[in-house]
Amino acid sequence: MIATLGIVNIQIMGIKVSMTQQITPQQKPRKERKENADRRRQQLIQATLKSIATNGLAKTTLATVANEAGLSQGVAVFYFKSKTGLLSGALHDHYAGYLANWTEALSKVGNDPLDKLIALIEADFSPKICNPESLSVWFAFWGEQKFTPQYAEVSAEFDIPRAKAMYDVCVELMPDEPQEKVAQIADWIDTLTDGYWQRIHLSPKTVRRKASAREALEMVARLLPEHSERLAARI
Amino acid sequence: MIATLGIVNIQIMGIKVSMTQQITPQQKPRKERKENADRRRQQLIQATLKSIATNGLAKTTLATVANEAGLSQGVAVFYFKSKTGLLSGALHDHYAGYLANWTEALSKVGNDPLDKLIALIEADFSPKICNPESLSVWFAFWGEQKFTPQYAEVSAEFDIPRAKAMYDVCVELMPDEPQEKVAQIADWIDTLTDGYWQRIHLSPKTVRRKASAREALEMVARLLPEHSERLAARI
DNA sequence: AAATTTTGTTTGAGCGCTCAATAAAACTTT
DNA sequence: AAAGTTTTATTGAGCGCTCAAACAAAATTT
Repeated sequence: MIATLGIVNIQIMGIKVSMTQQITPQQKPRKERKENADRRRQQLIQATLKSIATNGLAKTTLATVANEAGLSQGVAVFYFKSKTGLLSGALHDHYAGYLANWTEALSKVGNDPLDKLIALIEADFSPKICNPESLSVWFAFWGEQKFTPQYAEVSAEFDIPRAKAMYDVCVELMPDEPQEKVAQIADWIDTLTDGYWQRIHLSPKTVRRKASAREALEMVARLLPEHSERLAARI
Repeated sequence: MIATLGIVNIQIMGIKVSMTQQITPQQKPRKERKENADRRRQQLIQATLKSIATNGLAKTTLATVANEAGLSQGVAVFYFKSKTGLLSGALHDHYAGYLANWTEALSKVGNDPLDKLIALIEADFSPKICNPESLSVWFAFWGEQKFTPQYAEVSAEFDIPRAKAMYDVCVELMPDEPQEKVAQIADWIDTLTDGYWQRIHLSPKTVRRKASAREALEMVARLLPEHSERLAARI
């Protein structure tokens, strides 16, 4: 009796699709051992991020990743179908860490809008987020984002809620101001942060994390004269 | 009688140097084929920038460049020693265009410091500089900058004079302010511009050139209340 | 000015290599 | 033993780069 369940690779219009195919009526869905699989995936993603940070995206290969993880190349392809899948997974994970950082920072302060604003800003300059390795990863992906739509999708997924959080905090802080003015200020803050990230990435020796955070807060103090005293106390 | 003036190419420590050498007192201008060489180099660099803007840096190969230029791969290696040399040349050329743009903008306005400041800012948002193709090229290189020291050298070569120009203009604008305060404001302006570039690069649909230029100028108006009326008139 | 030599330019085939991906075999867990 | 996991070996495409030879222009000689 031939009762097997095989994995078949088929080429459809140039796109490789892998599907579980039933050879006999009998069903038995192929299941991976989830615990182990998740561990491996995480291990491979961490290795990928490390390789990007130390070798750059251009020189990151399945070999460098596998080597960093202490595994074989084959296992990388086994858990992520392709190199692109692995890289997208790594970018997603990197953004997830960013998201976790600012949401956690928000949750650690009370309901005071100014505290929230400061928390959001300082989260972006925290050592966990704003370090050369982490920034290298982001800029590596952003450099290729226009040519790899998958990266853009991941970016949008995480950037939108983050921008909304900043806007919401600014609304709380300036309840009587017109909506557009508030949006403008929120936008300036995030844009300035992006600029600082770029400068820290390109000139880590001259532009430093802590000084940048301070300068960003000083800028906010100028934008919000009503809160400048409280801000000055925090700077 | 041998009366010629020759152009001699000498290899000094791997760097090609061309110098005019006088063989006898008598002169006879010998143009050689330098004109052709420069034309070819320019042709190849333009093809490289185009390829980076349309294919990305990762998928830019000697083949894509040669194809774009309508030449053979061999000639690309002939004029630039290596692919890296070609890419560095392209980055240098790209920065040279940036330099030419802001210096020209400065030269077109009078001696009024505020006019100069506006000219500097608007130059960074001019269509010639601040368009998706151009930004793609920069971000492509910046993504790899930490792993290709040659790129960093080129960046520094052009970034330093640009930062100095902004600082000098700010000093003229605020002659009585302390130096560090002036430096801080100049820094904020350039950092904000970097941030806008990033946003335009990553979200060209939602973040637009002209609006960003306007917002940048509005921010400057807030930073320089003494000049806000004149700035408002320009916005 | 024609012929010849020298020098600079361009081509295209192809070498050596690296890479992602595949396949098969070996091993581990259930 | 079956299912799941991992390693090892192999494949084939594509890469940067080399090089010999063809070609073109300029310099020199005749």
